[in-house]
Amino acid sequence: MTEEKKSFYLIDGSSYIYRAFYAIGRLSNAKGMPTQAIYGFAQMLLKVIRERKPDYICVVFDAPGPNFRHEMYEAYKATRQKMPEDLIVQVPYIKNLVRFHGIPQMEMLGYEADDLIATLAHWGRDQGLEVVIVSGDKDLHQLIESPFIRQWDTQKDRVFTEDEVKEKFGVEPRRMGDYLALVGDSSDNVPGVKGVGDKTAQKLLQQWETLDGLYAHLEEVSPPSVRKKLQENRELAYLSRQLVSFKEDVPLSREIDSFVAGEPMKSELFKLYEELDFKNLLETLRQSWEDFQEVSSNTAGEGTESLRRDKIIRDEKDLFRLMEEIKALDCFSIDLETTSRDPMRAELVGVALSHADHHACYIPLNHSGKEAGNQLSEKVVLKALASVLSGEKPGKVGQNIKYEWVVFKRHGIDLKGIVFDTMVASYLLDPGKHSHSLDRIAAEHLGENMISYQEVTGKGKSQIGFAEVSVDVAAEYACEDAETTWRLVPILKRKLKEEGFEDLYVSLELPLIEVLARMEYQGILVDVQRLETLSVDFEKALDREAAIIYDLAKEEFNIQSPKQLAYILFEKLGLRVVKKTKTGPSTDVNVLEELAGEHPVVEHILNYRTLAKLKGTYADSLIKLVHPETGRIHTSYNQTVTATGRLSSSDPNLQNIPIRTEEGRKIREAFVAPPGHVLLSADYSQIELRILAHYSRDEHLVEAFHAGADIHRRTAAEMFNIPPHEVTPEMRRQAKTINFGIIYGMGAFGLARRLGISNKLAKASIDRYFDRYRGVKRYIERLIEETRQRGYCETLLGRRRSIPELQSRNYTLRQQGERLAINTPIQGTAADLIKKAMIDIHGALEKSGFKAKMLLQVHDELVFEVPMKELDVVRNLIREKMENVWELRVPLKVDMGWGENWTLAHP
DNA sequence: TGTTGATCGTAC
DNA sequence: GACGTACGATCAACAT
Repeated sequence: MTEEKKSFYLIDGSSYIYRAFYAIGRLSNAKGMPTQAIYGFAQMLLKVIRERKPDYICVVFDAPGPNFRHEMYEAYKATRQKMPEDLIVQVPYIKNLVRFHGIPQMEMLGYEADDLIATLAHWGRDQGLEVVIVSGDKDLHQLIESPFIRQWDTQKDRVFTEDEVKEKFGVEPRRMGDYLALVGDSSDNVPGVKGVGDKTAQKLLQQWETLDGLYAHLEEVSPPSVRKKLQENRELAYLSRQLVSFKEDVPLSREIDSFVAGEPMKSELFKLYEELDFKNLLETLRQSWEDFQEVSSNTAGEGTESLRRDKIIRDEKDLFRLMEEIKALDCFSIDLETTSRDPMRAELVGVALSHADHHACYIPLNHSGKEAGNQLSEKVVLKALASVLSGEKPGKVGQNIKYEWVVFKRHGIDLKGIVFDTMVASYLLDPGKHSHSLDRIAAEHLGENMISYQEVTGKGKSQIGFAEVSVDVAAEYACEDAETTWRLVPILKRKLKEEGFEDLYVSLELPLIEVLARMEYQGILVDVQRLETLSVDFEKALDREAAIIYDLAKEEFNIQSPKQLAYILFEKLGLRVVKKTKTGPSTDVNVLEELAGEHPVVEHILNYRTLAKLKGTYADSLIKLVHPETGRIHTSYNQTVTATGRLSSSDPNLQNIPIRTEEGRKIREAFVAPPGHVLLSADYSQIELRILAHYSRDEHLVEAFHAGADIHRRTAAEMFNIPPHEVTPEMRRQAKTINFGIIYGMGAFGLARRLGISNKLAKASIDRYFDRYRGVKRYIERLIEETRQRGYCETLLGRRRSIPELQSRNYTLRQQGERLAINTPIQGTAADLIKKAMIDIHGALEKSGFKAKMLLQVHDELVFEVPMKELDVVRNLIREKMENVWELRVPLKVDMGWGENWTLAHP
């Protein structure tokens, strides 16, 4: 039996960095950072690992700073130092990539990668290893030594042995140095002998063996032209010879075992790929974990205990024992399995609970089919659960536990004592993330891959309801959720604390969960008949408009298709193309309004668009979402979506119900109060500008708010240098646009377009504004600088959003970063304040036993349903809580209105 | 048949 | 390229 030689792979890291950078076209992540070198490097690295499974491996990099080659040759330095800016930023990521894969890496001051590779290759050969140099560079061919040392070019997927080199260059590897000394190497700025190419060099070396041999017989060289070149460039040839030779005196004090690859750091890799937006590598990573887990569970056998111990509760004895156990605890995690993602429609299928790492229980309730076996009745389980759920103690933790709150509420249980929500915690740690789903959080913070919902229920046509899932599979899935949530709590808690988010979390976001849950559960009453009438009216109007449009266009087409519409307008009717989108000419409202005078059809298309929007997005879809039992609409408030800290609303989105046009307000009229009640709307007046005044301490702004002035009128007066009473409506309108523009970081171009004025005039207006409001100017400048330095910006209550864009070398991106840095503290602080007001108001209403209920939040507005009898008192209570929610340098002002529907309630 | 990205429009 | 934050309807292209 012959012993297989162990392999030693030496990866020429520095050359791959360059090759990947130039080989792949521009690639960047969402933040605009260039990533192509990292990507190409990762592909190469994975190829080596997967295809060759090396026993020993090392990635070798050039050390920064000069080495002997620089001293020898000035020009060498010139090209070597010029690494492009876009590549420099990628290098640290590449080194991390290698490190996270558990692969040893080396660089040594005073040496280039080639020197280390030469040293290591010979060292490895002497240790009896089969050495493979992973590189495409031909100067490394010198090291090839069959059968001990080979070279693999992964990009061309070609392996070089002595024979291959000989065939390609006409010289054996050991004479490659002589060959390169003659030919030169433009990529490394090795000069060689000018005028001697590969053919001449091959011929010369075939004849005279080596460079020394050649020069020793220089007189005999023919033709004379070549001889002349060699004569003149003798020094350059020998210099080149030295430049391409390796310095093999690298001090090595490593044991062979230090070149064994370690375990990949899964969660670090996951985070890295995520930051870089390497979608397919993320997928591959997931896949490899799954494969690994399958292999290890298949081979684990009976002797090895599985990681998770799940228990399925099927009888009362176990159930009661579990409840007793839980009662004695400090806290536990809970996760419901149901028939719907909508908590207002969900029926219970099972309950998973966990209070110890890697342990969880599953209580099946309503699994269907006779294979489901014995299940406790929903009634019994709910009753037992109520004993631990409806008290403050023990504390409850969950992933999006608002969902559980609403489902339990519908089943008669008031969930109390919410002490942690992993989704909300993850959000505070990085509100810029696009998902705070449990599987993503687990991947980030635990480096674990979870069973997906789709793996359990299937997808597409063969998808089944959760109740149809077998109890065993359901238990495994649900227990994983519950116990993963449980294990995440201490980790996230520590991170919240480290980042100083404790207060924001405990005093704001956590108490807000129940407030939002109650708002969702309460819902808002809708006059469905009214919506249906509106829908029919809109439909009729749409038909009329469509008929006119088809007539004018002399053709029927899909008006809702931008592509078909563009064809009609710009090709058939020959209208001007005002603006272009990625895919063709734009047909948006600005374009159509500009074209309105040029063809009668345009006006009708605008009408059609408006009507289609009102009918489709509002009337019809709102009707579909009215709850069959409550007759109300129960929106979902999402607490973990926006980058600034605002809430968002969905299914339906009640934060974008029309208000600006009369037609649109008809939709709003369908939101009504029940008999004996009114809808009360309370909105913060100019909250964002007040926050700007607070932060900037701008003299004029602060004074204006203290004086209770009409802020836009005041701005107009400042801008036009006239007394406020002389401000015309047009002036006020312009000032208002500028005021909003400031908050959004608008530039001259945007303002010009918005106001329909020249770029120059817009620029002058903005300059004028900052001249009048010096404090604002100073504030914005300091804010941007601070944000750039810290990498994030902060709201009044300490919420943070990281803004890496400000550190970008890309101008557009940096500009974008400036706008985010300006807008986020303002928008985010407004969000902080109204959230706190919501908590305060809810507490006050509950404490005093009012029947009034908070129903909606629309960023700066709160909508309540108030019994007529309570109106006067509750009105004052709400105003008081909102206006005094926080002490700023300017007063907060609340406008209120009430009436039987939402339109009437608007002040 | 379902998924995804682009376009459009509504709100604050 | 040019104004921040969302959600959702529809279309068109593409994957299954």
